[in-house]
Amino acid sequence: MGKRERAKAANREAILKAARRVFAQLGYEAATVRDIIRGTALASGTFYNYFRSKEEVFEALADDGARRFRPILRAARERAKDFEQYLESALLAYFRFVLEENRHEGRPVDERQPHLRTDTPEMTAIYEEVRLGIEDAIERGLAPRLDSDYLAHACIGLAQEVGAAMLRRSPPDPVSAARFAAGLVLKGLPGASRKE
Amino acid sequence: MGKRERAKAANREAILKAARRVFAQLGYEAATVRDIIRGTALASGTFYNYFRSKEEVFEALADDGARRFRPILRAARERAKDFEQYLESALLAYFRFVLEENRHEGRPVDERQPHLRTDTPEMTAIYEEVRLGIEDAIERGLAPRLDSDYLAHACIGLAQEVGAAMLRRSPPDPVSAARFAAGLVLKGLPGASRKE
DNA sequence: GCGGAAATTGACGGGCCGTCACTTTTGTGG
DNA sequence: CCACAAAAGTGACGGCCCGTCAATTTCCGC
Repeated sequence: MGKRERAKAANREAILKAARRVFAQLGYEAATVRDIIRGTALASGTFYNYFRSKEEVFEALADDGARRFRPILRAARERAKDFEQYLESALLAYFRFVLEENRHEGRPVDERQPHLRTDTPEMTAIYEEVRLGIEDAIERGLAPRLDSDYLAHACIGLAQEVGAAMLRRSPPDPVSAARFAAGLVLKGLPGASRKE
Repeated sequence: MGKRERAKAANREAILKAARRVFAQLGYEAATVRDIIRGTALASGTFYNYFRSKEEVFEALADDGARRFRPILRAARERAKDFEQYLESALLAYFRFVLEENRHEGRPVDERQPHLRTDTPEMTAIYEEVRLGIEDAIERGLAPRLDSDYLAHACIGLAQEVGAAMLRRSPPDPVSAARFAAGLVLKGLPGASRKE
């Protein structure tokens, strides 16, 4: 690989790395493009060779996260024998993922990001993956015939909020969060009850 | 009421009104304090007699929404005979509320707001109201003993996402959305199935 | 090496931010 | 009715960030 190409990849990576740090420290809203490039050895103009805006940097970071998470989700879908197992492992994987992604220091989680939008490309991909898992299950007769669009959104919203609630506990426990969420979706309130 | 006091209330209202329009037209991120005051007859400095920032204006708008919605929620709780009824009417009220709040023209809903944060005062109040409803039901033996914190967050996340999905349909149907959501929470997948 | 494409640089015009000295408006007591 | 102080409004200002771009440096192919 030529020097040119290597430098380009390194610069891009440097910007993303600095952005992660800056978002965590200042919060997404307060952060500026200047803050980010000051966290690198690059000049201000160079930033714009790589990204058009702070928003685009955030999207790249989110894309990155989604790109790492989607295969996990897909694997869960392919590995699962039934819908119950799929849901449980998918939710557990998600809660472990968010826990891992937030092991860093800095501002409260809620301020690091513009709250998760559902309409960015990478979120759409996750949504599609979830809906696919649901339709799969319906076709195979493992789940009742229902509105897979609503259900996918319901699962995502539920997972996001329960995940955030989990992060606020100490220690956060992905296993019990997943048990709760999966139980709720599968059997409703009775399924979400505390097993004591 | 003196002229002074009246003008103050009117100015504040003018700013909020302009902000609503500007957020809807330009999207929250793109909107600036200047855009907002340009939408009023006031001078730029005057803005800062009323709010410290764009964020604070948004919070005032959100507060406003929460203040109008919370009583509805509370009424649903007090009126309901059992938990099932409470959930259904609360969800239906919420979906009707978001539908009503988004009857205006402008940018896609997702861009009007920094995605709803769970940690602002007014959202905390809503959360508390929801959790209270749940604990109420548990105490009265209408719902099984479960993690009311997780359940409250789960319901809120679920409602938010299903609500957003509903808005994207034409025509949006709060009744079927509420039936879906309530069925899901109460009985899990079987409860969310399409009744055809 | 050498010539040109590609990438980097930082200064620049433009806009928004929040402040503040100044003006205008309002309420009050004589 | 007026004078006067307090309250509110005004818009110009210094400071910062934005995105651009002409000049410069770095790299690659010949």
